[in-house]
Amino acid sequence: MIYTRKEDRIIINGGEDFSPTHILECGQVFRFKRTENGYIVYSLDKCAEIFFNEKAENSRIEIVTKDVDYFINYFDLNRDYSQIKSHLKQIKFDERDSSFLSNAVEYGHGIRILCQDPFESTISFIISANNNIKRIQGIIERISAKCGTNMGNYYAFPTAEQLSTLTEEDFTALGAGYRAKYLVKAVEMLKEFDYQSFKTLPTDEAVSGLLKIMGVGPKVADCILLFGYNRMDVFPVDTWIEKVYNNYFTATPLKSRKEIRKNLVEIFKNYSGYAQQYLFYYQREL
DNA sequence: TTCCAGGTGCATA
DNA sequence: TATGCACATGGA
Repeated sequence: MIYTRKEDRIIINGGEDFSPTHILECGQVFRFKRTENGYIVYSLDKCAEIFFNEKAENSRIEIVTKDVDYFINYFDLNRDYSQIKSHLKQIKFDERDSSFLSNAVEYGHGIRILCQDPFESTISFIISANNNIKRIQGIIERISAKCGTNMGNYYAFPTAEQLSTLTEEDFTALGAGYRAKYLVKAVEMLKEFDYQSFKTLPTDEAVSGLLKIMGVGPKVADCILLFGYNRMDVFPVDTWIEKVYNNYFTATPLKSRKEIRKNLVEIFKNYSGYAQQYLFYYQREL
């Protein structure tokens, strides 16, 4: 990725490996909004405004922010996504539709996996369970406005301390549905959580550690590791990936999500997280 | 009205 | 360990 670092902005030349639309609309992140000239994206208490011309492919993209270094890491700008994409296209994935994977990579060519905050990811993906993206965004927005720090033009994502002031009834009133009680218990546990230790833990140990959190099952644990810890050897299997697997990959569908995950990780190995996101985005847009 | 959405907790065998 | 069911909510 060719980018230029300025004091208050990051300038990106060439949009082939960086599409604000692909990155933000592909389902990995919930706190962003469209503006007249692009997007604003929020992470913890920080924000960045992205200016670009959607109609002009490969046009100049500017990311304006007070936290330049944070967002260089957030957007994973030092990684070579061209290499990732060409590697993925060589993998034999699909028994039934041999071009599905390469089509998915072509379609979502500007996706990058964001390096999000583990705590924000955990809370967000607990809310995501059996829910749709539009609603998830609304719930997170209302929770932030309810108890997150007022930053002027927006609210920061609440800290565990701030979230612990909310009751189950509060979460219900904000639209969390039956996940309200999970959130209360999860927040209580996360106040004492050692996030650092998860960075170095082997993946299976990290998964079983995360599964102890109320509201976190196998799929949400994978999402936390993928989006919150930037681990690529996990493959979150949700309803969309299940469709991909059964419709395009195998002639013998209806395997359990656990089996599907195992098969996919064996195929994609350390590229599982990337593959998952291209496939998820493509299937959803079909 | 029914189905579905980035599934999980819990009871049961 | 594996399976089946209940679970809030709102849009299609």
